Amino acid sequence: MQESSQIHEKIEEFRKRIIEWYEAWGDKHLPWRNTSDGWAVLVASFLLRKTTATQVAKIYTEFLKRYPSPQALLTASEDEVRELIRPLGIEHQRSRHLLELARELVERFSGGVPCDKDRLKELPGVGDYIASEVMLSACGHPQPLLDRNMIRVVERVFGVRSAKKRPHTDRALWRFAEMLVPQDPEKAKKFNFGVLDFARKICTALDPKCTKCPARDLCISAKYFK
DNA sequence: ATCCGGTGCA
DNA sequence: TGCACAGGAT
Repeated sequence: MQESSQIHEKIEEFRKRIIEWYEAWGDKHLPWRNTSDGWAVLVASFLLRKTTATQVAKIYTEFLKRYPSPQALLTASEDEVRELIRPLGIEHQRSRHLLELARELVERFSGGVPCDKDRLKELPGVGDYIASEVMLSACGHPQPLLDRNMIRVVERVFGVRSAKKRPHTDRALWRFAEMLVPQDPEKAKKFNFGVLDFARKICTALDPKCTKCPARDLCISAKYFK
């Protein structure tokens, strides 16, 4: 009972620290964070896969300008799409997936994007993470963005280590992450985006900047770093 | 379990 | 020069 209330206190405090940090230091201006358009969110997710946000920011606006809808993308050739996203890498696979996605959206949803996690996951190139991002950003439905960043933060701060080789497929880790996300949709976004930025700038994979960490006193692993 | 991949940073 | 990057498909 006492342990349970302590963990909830810690979670509440962690949320507060992350959201405050995000307000002060986060990249709130990133274009895909200021839209609730499902297509725009999906495009961002596909481009961001295994790719840094800074790189994606360079071509994202141009991509949406050329292809503002799934229908618009279908009028393009795969070569044309591949050329645009080449600087991001994985361009062959990604251009193919983007076109397949657009085709499915047009055929099955008249070019719209469903606010249903299971249906989203049936779309080509959409797994747990991207489905969650659409639900969070386009549908106002709080979900964790459990990517490599959040996994790293959760493992370090709360000491929950996944036994799985690929933690992003770990159901237990997803459930823990779901517990962290605030129920209020706006706070949920700030928290998730905050964790991503915090992970990228402070809680880095190599050489984390613990001296600048807003949650150092809450972190189980801080003592292992300098 | 493996692959995709160019870019940016230490 | 090596490593990590808003994962998912095969």
